[in-house]
Amino acid sequence: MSSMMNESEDSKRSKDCRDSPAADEANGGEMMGGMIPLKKGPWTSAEDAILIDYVKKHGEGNWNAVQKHSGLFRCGKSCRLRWANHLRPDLKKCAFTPEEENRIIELHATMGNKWARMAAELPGRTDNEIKNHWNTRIKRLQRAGLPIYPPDVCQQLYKTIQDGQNLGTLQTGDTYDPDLMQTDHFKIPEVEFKNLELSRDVLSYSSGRFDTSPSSMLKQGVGSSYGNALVFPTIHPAKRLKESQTIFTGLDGCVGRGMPVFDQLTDYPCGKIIERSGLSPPYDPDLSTYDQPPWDVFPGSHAILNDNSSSSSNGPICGAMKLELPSLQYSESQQDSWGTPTSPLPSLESVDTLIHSPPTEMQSDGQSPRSSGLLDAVLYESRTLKNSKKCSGHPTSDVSVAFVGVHVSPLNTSATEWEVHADLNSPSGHSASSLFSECTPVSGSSPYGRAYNVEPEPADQDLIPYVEARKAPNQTDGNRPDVLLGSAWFAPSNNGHKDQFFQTDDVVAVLGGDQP
DNA sequence: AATTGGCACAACCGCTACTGC
DNA sequence: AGCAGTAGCGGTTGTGCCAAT
Repeated sequence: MSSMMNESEDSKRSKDCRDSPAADEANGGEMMGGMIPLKKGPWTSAEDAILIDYVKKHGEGNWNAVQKHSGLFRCGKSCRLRWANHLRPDLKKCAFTPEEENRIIELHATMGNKWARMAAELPGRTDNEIKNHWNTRIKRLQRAGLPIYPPDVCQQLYKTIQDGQNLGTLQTGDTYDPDLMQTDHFKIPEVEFKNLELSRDVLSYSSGRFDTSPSSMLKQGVGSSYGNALVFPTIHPAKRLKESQTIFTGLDGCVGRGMPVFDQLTDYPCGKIIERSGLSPPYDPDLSTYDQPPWDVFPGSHAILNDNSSSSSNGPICGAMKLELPSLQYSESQQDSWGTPTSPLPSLESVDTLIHSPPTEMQSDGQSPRSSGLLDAVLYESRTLKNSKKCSGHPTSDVSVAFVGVHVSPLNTSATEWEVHADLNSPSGHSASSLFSECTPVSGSSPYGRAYNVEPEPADQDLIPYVEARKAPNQTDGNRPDVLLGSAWFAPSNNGHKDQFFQTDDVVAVLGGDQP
C-alpha cells in the first residue's frame, strides 16, 4: 500500500479494468482509454517474466503502474491477481495436504466464505486457490448428498462454543459488535417439534459422542454470556454489521451455537469424506493433529453466524439466503409459481427457493443476500416452523405457503402431514433445504408440497455406502431431507430423555421468549 | 478415434474498503 | 465531507485436461 499512491499519473491513465472502454474482442484485450489495448485471458510466460521483473524492481503495489513501467498490456488488477495467485515466491505449488484440507474445513466452518482470511491462515495458499478447492469439494459433497461439514468439525465447533460459554469469555481476539446480537425474533413453538421425531438409531450416533440435542444445546445459550458473545471474524466491522445486523437482531446467539451441529453429527460419513480427501479419519476430536487449535479462534463461526457476504451482495442476512455454492445456482425458470421444481431433479437451490420471503420483520429490504452459514438455515428453519404453527392454527400467521405432507419422522410417520402456509421464501434462500444441502443427503419427497426426487448422486463410488447407510434408519423415507431434518435436528420428545431432546419451552426460552 | 461431460484451475467482474487529497 | 484512486475480496465465468462413453 505504501507505493499505492505514488503514481498518480498512472491512475489517471488506467483505472480499473472494468472502466476500460469496449473490449477488443478480436485480440482478447481492451482499449485502455481508447488507446492502449489491454490483454485479457491467460498469462504467458513472457508476461509472467515481465511482471516478476517489475515486482523485483519496484515491489508490490501500485499495480496500475505496471503497464507503464513494464510494458505489460494488462490492467493493474490483473497484474495484482497474477502476482498474488501465481507468481509470488512464497506460494506453494503443490496440492493441498491433508492437513491443509482439514484446516480449510475448519476455517470454513468458522468463517465461511472468507477466502482471504482463510488464505491468511494457510501460508503459501491463495484465496482463489482455497475458494476453488472448496467449491469443488462442495460440489462433490453435494452430488453425493453429503453434508459439507464433517461431524467432527461440528463437534469441535460445539465444544469450542461450549467452552466459551463455560468460560464466559471470548476465546478469540476477534471483535464483535454487540449490536449484532440483539434479537427477540426467534422462537419455536412446541407444535413445530411434535412431528419432528427423531430416529433413535440416527440419534444414537451423535448422542454417543456428546450431547447434541437441540435442547441441551439451546439451553446452553440461556443466560450464557456466550450468546451475546458470538464472535465475528475480523472482517471489517462495518461489513460485519452490514451483513449481520438484521439476522442477529433479536438473536440471542444460542441458535447459532448449537443448531448447526446437529445434523452434522448424526450421520456424517466422516471417514469416507476424510479418506477421499486424503485426510486422516477420523478428525481428531481433540485437535491434537491440527497445526493449531482450530477453534480457539472460533467462535463467530462464520458458517454459523452466516457471514455470507459477498462484498457485492451485502444485503441483510435475512433476505433470501443462498447457499454458498456458486456452482449450484438455478434460475427461477426451473420452478413453477410455487417454486416447485419443474425439473425432475430439482436442485437444492431450487428447493431453497421454495421458501419465500420471511415475514417482514426479518426482511428489511427484500434483497436476497447469500448465505454461507448454517445458522441462517437454522434460524430460518426455526422461523418457518414457527410460522407453520401460526398458520396451522394460529391466527397470527403471516405466512401463506403450503407446506404439505412433510413426513418427518421415521418413528412418527403419521404425525407430519402439516400444512405450513408459510411464506416460504427463505430469508436468504437458505432454508432447511439449503441446510440439507450442507448437512444431509439430497433426496426424497419434497416437504414443500410437491414430490421431488433428488436422489443422492454418489459421483464417487466410495460414497455410495454412506449414502445408502443414511437411508438405512428409515427405508421408507430415511433419505428424505425432511426426515433428516427431523431426525438430525430435532430429537424426539417422547423418549423420556428430556435432557437429550428438544423441549419446546427450552427453545422458546432460548430463542428469546414467545411472541404473540 | 471421436465425442461428451465433469473437474480443476485461472482469470475476470462487480463491488467495497481504505487512503489521500 | 466528498471525491478519486487503489487494493482487496468474493462470486462468476472461461478454459484446458481427462476420463467415460
